[in-house]
Amino acid sequence: MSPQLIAVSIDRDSPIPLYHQLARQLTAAISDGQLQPGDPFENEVALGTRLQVSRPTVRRAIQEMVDQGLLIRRRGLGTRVANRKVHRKFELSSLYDELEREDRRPGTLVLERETVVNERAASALDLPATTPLLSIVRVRTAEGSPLAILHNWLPPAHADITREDLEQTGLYAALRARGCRPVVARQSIGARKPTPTERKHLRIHGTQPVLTMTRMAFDSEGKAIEFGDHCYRSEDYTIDLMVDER
Amino acid sequence: MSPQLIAVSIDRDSPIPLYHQLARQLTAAISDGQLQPGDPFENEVALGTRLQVSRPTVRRAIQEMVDQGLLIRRRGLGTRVANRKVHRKFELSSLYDELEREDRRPGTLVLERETVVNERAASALDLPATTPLLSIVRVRTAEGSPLAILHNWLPPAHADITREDLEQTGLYAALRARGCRPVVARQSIGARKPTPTERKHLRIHGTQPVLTMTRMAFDSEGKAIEFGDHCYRSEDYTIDLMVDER
DNA sequence: CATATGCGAATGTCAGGACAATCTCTCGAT
DNA sequence: ATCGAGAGATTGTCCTGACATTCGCATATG
Repeated sequence: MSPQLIAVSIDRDSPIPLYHQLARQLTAAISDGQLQPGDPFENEVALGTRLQVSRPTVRRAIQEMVDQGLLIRRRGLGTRVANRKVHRKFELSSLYDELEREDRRPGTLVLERETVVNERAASALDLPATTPLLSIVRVRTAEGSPLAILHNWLPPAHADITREDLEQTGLYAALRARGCRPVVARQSIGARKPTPTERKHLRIHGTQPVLTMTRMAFDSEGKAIEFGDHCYRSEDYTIDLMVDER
Repeated sequence: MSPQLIAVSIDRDSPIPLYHQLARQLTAAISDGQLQPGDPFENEVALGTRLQVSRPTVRRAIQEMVDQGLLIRRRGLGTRVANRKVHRKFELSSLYDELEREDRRPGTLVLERETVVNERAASALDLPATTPLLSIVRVRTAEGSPLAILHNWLPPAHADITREDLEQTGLYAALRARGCRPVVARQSIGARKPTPTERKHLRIHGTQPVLTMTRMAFDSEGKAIEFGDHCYRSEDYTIDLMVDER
C-alpha cells in the first residue's frame, strides 16, 4: 500500500524551473494512467529526498497540480490523485485549438479585414474611443460545415496580421507566434435569435438560436490583446469550462 | 514617485495565516480606491521589512492578489495595480447570490423536491448509477418576473435540505450553512429552443431561445456536491466569467 | 549623436530548517 | 468490548539566506 514511485528526471541546467519540470512529469504520470484517481501520492519530504530537491520546490510543484485539480491534499493524511471529473481540461483556449485537438478539420473563411474605429470595442479594450482597431470577421468551419461567426477587434500593435495568418493558423496561434500570450480574459455568454446574415452564413434553419460570447483578453501585464464578439450554431456547440475558487 | 505605503496591521496570534491577513488588507486598499490602477506597489523586501514579516510571506500575499488579477508583477520593474478591466469579480457563485448583490429581489418557487434515481446526474457526480438523489426543481424570479428554471440533484448527504431552506436562501447558501463549500465546478453552456413547459414557466413569447447551463460542483476534497441543469431567459441573462491561465 | 556598457533595483528560484495543526491508527485502561 | 489518550505521519505556515534573471536608466564610448 505504499505510494507508487514515479520516475522523474530533473535537469538543473535547464532554464525551466525545477518545480515546473517536476509538475510536468508528475502530471504526465497521471494522464498516462500510471497514477489512477484515488491513488496515494508520495509524500512531500520523501519525494524531495528521493529527487534531491528541497521541500519548498516539491510543494510548489504539487501546488501547481492541486491548482489544476489533479491532486487533493489533506493535512495529516497525505496527497491523493483527484477524481477524474474535477480534472481541469483547459482554461483559455480558442475555438480553432479545440477543433484541432479533436481532429475535426477546422477551416477559416475571412469575410473582412480592415481598420476601423469602434467605440464599443475600444472601450472594452480600455483604449481611447478613437483608437484605430483592426476589425476581423471570420466564419469558422469544421469538416466543411459552418460553425461560428467570429468578429474580433485588435489594438494597433497587431494591425499587421494578414489574411494568410488567419486562414492558416487561427487568431490565437498568430498572436502567440508574435510572442503575445493571453493570460486573463473576461467573457460574457448569452443566447439570442440569429440575424438574417448570421442565418445565411451559419446555414441556420427554422428557429434555432445562436450562442453568443464576447471576450476581452489581456496579457500578463494587463495590456489589451483582443476584443471578440462571437456567435455559434447552438446545435453544434457548447462552451465548457472549469471554474474554481482558491 | 515613491510607492504609497499602505497601513497594515498583522496579528500573529490569529489563526488566520499572515499572508492572508496581508492579502486581505492590501486588497481592501485597492477596492477602497486608496490604490488606483497603474499605481506602483511597495516592493517585496521593503514591505517585508516594514511589517516585520519574511519575504516569502509577502510574496505569497502578493501572489494571491496577482492570481485574482489585482496586481501585475514584472521582474526587474516591480509590482503595480492592474487595469481595472481585468479585476476578477467572482468565480464561483450562484444566481441567487448575484441577484441579491445587485439588489434585484430574488425569489424562489419550488416546483419539485423528491428523491429519485437518475443515471445522468449520478454519473456526473461520479456516484453509482443507482444512488438515490434529491431532485429539486425551482423557478427563480427577480423583481417578480421568472428568470430561470433550475433543476438540481444532490447526493444523499444533503437529502434533508427542506423546501424552506430553498425558498429562504437559495441552494448554495443552504449548502454553505451546512459547512459545504463548492470549490471547483465543471460547467457546460449552450443555447436551444425552450420546451413548452419552459415557455410557460418563464413566460417566453415568440421564438426567443433559452440559455442552458449544466454544472457539476465539487468540494475541496473532490467530493460531489451538486449537479445542476439550468435554463435561463436569454433576454434577461448572460453568464459572465473570468478565465485565466497560470 | 547614436550606441554600448554597466549598475542598481526588483522579482524569480531554490535551499534548509523549525514548529504547528490535523488526521489515522494503535494501545491501554475501564 | 469500548472508548479515550497518545504516538506517528503528513501537510501547513513561517523564517533566514543566497544567488539568478530581467528591466530601466545613467553613463561612457565610438
